[in-house]
Amino acid sequence: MRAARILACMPEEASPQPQVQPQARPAPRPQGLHEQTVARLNNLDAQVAAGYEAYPYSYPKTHHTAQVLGEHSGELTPGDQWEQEIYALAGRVTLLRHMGKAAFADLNDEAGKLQLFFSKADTANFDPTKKIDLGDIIGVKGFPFVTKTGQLTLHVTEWQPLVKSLHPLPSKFHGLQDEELRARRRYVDLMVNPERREAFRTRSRAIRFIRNFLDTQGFMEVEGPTLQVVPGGTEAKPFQTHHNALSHDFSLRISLELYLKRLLVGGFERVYEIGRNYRNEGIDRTHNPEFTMLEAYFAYGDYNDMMKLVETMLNGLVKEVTGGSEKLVYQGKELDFSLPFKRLDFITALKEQAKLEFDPLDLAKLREWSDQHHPEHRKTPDYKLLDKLGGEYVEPLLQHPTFLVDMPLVISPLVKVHRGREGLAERADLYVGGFELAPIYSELNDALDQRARFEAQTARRDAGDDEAHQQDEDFLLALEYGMPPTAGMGMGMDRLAMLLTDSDSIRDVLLFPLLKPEGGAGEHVEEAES
RNA sequence: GGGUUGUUAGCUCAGUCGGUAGAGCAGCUGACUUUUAAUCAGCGGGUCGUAGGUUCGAGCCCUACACAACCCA
Repeated sequence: MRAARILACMPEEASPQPQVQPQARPAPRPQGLHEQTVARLNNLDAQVAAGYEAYPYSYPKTHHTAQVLGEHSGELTPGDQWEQEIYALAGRVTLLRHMGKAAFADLNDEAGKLQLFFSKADTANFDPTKKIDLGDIIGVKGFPFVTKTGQLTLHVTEWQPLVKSLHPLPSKFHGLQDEELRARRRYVDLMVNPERREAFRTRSRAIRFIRNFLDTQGFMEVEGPTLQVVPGGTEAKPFQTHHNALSHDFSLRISLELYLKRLLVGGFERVYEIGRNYRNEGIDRTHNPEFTMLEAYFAYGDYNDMMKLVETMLNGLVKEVTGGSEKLVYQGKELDFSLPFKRLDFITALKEQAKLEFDPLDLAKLREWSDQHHPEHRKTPDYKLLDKLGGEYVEPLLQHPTFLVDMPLVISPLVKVHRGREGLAERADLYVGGFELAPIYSELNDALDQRARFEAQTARRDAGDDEAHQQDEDFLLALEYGMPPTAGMGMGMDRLAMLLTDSDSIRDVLLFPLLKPEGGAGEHVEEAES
């Protein structure tokens, strides 16, 4: 799809330019510039002296590099040339080899890379090409030919600088290695690392697929509020902020759930939101304080129905991203997304894996056993113990997509009690590659039960657990009007992107992960000038 | 929160026993009309993360701090 994009709408000639332009010459230079920046500004001055505009307003680009390559993808015979095929390309110069009266360059654009050939004999304004710096963006016009080593190359007949890059590119051989700089100056990372660009393209494609899929299933995309009085829907510490005109404190949302459920009360039967959540917690390989969630709810279904929807969606997504395969390689392991996904009973799995000789739901016995075998969990409250032990004994085994079905009620305060098994909730967590990707629920719609559960949470909160749910009276009022039986799910889009791009860190799938600011304001100024 | 490692030129990295700063790429000057990380000759470029301390002398040793990467909770 990338190669097929043709900029046919662009005019062949640039629109008429006024005679005198304020941008024709570069702005005055500040003091104290770095040697390499000065050299580049000097080169820019030389290009302006040769008659070029310093910062032109547009360029009539007709193609991408990949399209030129695509047109001549067959056998290439050295010496072939197609003088009637004129292409106008634009992009960043990443390599430049001058040889007296000729020069070769690599031109990078969004879709790929193409070699350029300049010649004193038939390239207009050849001499100013010596003032091109690596990293500059230029526009070129020319025809394709094949070099004597068999490489398709654009023979440039006309060219012009489009913008001067004032900083040198990272090492052309090693690229940008420093993990911090790659995240902090993502634009440089993207510039020199095409694989990185590809990963973000995959992420975008995945989210678009999900939108299309849900739309065809009759869902409506909605947007809930990110500023909330009572941040709810999960257990997490919120970010606090303040609205001046209302003179009231608000929190940034930690989940999408409670507002989507209000919409089901209101009569929308199938809704979803793909949106940013904010949790005031630590940063590690799988956590960033702001991250993107998908939550989807549909009326008149339960968690079994939602499992079917989710596995169908992910199966289609994997086929879309891999180009037809149901298998995905993640961190060296091949994961099988063929239907149906495996269902594994949580309590049975925990009992087997931990070799328990009693019902794990007997919390007194579990506590006794845990204190004996896992003294490190002595401080873990009873209601979190099942979850902890599950995380240790069961979750790492779940590499292929697996629904861990019927989870403990105590960790699921917004979920219906299991219709047949005491102590459990109708909750199924989808695990892929050893980590939780998507919890799925039969949503609690008994308003009185919900109130009781909130009150239990409040008790925990009063006991010092500041991650426990806060009671949301407005949400309870909505439930009291009646929410239909509802199936719900949430899915971390960042973790999904990690799976699809074989990334081992969330930072690799976030364009701009949260980082500590570098130094103070003074250092920033110095930074910008260096 | 804890541990380990790191921070030296624009980038990637060396730096011996504590003796006063190095390479490749990038930059500048020159040569070169089919190169592929072009090549060749010459030249410039450093607050060694920050602040203290030890020492005749610190990139190196000590302390604190900042930032980061990895691991653990």
